[in-house]
Amino acid sequence: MLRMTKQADYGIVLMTHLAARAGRQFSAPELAAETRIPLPMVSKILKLLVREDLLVSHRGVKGGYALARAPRQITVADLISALDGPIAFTECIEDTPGSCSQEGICGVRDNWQRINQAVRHALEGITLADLTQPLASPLVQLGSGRGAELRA
Amino acid sequence: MLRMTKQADYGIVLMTHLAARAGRQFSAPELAAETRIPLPMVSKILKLLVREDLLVSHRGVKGGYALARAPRQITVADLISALDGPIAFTECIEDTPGSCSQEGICGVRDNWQRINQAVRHALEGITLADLTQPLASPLVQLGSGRGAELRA
DNA sequence: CCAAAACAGGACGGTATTGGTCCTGTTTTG
DNA sequence: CAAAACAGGACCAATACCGTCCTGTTTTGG
Repeated sequence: MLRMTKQADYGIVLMTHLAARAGRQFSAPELAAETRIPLPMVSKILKLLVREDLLVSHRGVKGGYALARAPRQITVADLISALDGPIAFTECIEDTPGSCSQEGICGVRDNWQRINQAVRHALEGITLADLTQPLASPLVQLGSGRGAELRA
Repeated sequence: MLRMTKQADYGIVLMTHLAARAGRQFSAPELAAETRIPLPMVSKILKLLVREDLLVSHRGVKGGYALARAPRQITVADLISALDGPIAFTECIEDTPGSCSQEGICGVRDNWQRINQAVRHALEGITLADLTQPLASPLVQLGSGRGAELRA
């Protein structure tokens, strides 16, 4: 179905929530309550985001999580790759050179990168700051970016 | 891992193959041999593409498949939605209004559409014609430039 | 100094989707 | 009328994902 996992989905909701109230620190239970996402999931996701340096955490009774950078410095691409792994639509990533049965003949392989880049680029163009803005801003064109230039 | 299914993957390979030799007609066994994709899969995929009007088929002994339109008129988005269903990263498609537990509070929902559109738009910008071209179109530079800027 | 609250880091199972095969038609060529 | 190829499903095995739980470790406050 070509959709991202629920982890990333939830992750974006949580981060957007944090971005909208930036500065403050939120505990996992707090966030779970406010977003209606099951606590264990919230916990799991936040831990991952800390490991990827997108959140900072404070332990202890009054502990919690806060954004590691300004909302404008965190892209949707960052979140998705942190939670779902590298953004690679195709399996055709040339790490393991024997993995592709096509090898010599394929001829599409270079173009695979084109697709991956297009998507990655689209997702890099959307920041948390964008997601906290109510609606319909001129930023949208920026986000889709590449296409504009294509058609222009 | 945020990747498309193998069906779509294979589908793009097959269609690119056809686009590169446009005009001619290919049988499923032929395509299977040339792309090294297992025949049953090839068959299954081509049938789906016919149903979505991206291919036309001829039955009978000398039957086969051919593109339904010019390569430039078929986008990667077309292929993916034909094989993997509608391009919707999030489950948050408002067909069924009760499906989202957030409903009132969410506040991200509008922005979901923003992400979906960005990706859809990126994929609509790539046609089969692009994929048959060897390499290095103006698209590529754009991709690298922007990511660097964001991380800096 | 100890108890409670919160983060850290895994392990674990049920479920749904996907990848892939196969089978039974129907159409066309020669 | 036989063979080759498309049409349209049903079907199973493997995988990945969703969600939970358990056992630490750190910090606050009485």
